[in-house]
Amino acid sequence: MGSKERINRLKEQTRVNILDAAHDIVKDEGWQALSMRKIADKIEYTAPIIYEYYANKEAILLELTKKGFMLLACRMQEARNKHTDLGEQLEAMWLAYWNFAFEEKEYYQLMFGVEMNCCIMDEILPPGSNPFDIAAGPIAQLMGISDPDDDRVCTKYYTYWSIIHGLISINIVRKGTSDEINRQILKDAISGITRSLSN
Amino acid sequence: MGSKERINRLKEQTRVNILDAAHDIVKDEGWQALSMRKIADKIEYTAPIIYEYYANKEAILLELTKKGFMLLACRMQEARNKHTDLGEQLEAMWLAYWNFAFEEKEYYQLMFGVEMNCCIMDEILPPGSNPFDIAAGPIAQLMGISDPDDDRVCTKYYTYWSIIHGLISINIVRKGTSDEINRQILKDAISGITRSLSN
DNA sequence: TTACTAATTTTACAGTGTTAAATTATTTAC
DNA sequence: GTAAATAATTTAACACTGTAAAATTAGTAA
Repeated sequence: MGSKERINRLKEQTRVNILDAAHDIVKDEGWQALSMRKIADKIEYTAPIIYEYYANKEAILLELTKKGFMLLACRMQEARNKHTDLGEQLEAMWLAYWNFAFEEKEYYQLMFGVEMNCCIMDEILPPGSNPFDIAAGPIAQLMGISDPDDDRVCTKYYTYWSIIHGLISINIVRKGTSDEINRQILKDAISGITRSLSN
Repeated sequence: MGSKERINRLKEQTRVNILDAAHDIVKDEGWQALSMRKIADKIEYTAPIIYEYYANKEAILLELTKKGFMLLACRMQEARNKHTDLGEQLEAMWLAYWNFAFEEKEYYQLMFGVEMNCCIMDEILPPGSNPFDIAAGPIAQLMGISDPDDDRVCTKYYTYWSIIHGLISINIVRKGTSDEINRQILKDAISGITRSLSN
């Protein structure tokens, strides 16, 4: 009666095979190309058996999200444990986070939904209509730089943009966080960066 | 022969009607629910005529993205023109950006792809596995606060997270920006926030 | 009224996620 | 070993999706 266990092991195996197949497809063709039938093809079954293992497509995505968060947690803890100084711990952790986002890009996209259609916008939009063109002027002036396309201006612009876009992302998703706190973070961050421009 | 013009005007009208219908559907049911047939229903036509006005669904999305960027540009310029002081200009502009993201949430989601599946994660993930749990400890210690769930710790955590997530988002999308510059921004930002913890 | 052109719809195709029924394979009981 | 019962897997089907070609209707010009 050990066959029962062997079969259970096999079932557990196809459970992870499904996840792996999904991950592979996404790595090759992107999230949009992921379909139940493609997963089935990859694990050499037909589509309906997937529903024996996962309730639906969303459940698969959720499982992958979970896996992604666990992986990220590992990397961050690993990085933290390499240092004793608190400041160094923080820097190492955030660097690990950063690296995870690019090394496991597919996971990060799933976890935080980074797709964006703003890539080609620069060419399509009328000149002066994208946020950069509008903000770069004042930033350059404050820095005492004449050319708004100077790298130092770009850097500062992206610093602004990052924190604001990041905050917005959190807020659109995690509606829990109090609006008052966020406005405070935003104002602090903006004035902080703005102050740093004059140095 | 003025009927030619009237007809052209009508055609132009249904062109915007299509865009408006799409926007309405998204506002009611989200981006995922947007379909050609639903748009057609709303403008009281059948689906194929939409292709007389837009090449495909993506073209509609692109047009809406464009519209979103123009709207954002207006709001930012409006805000800037209300001030003469450069610092105030910047703050007003970014605040306008912030407000746009929430007032025109659908546009912002389309422009910057903020969907995210990390909402429910807190409950599903094993305790201590999400980035907050990992980072909050050192942050609290550095701030001399014993409770990692203290609001002040949260605020600082989100400041970190915002800028890092924002930077990653840009980098995943705009592969143009040099990696060296970004690492510099990241390190600067992290050490800047870290320094501010001790105050 | 007839011929032609433009506008619109019907039909169709290939794809999606998902469910129910039919089929095949495997295990159990005799 | 054969028959019955159960599990594993597939086929068929449904309601969608975006999109293209063909058929139809409406409107204009001769």
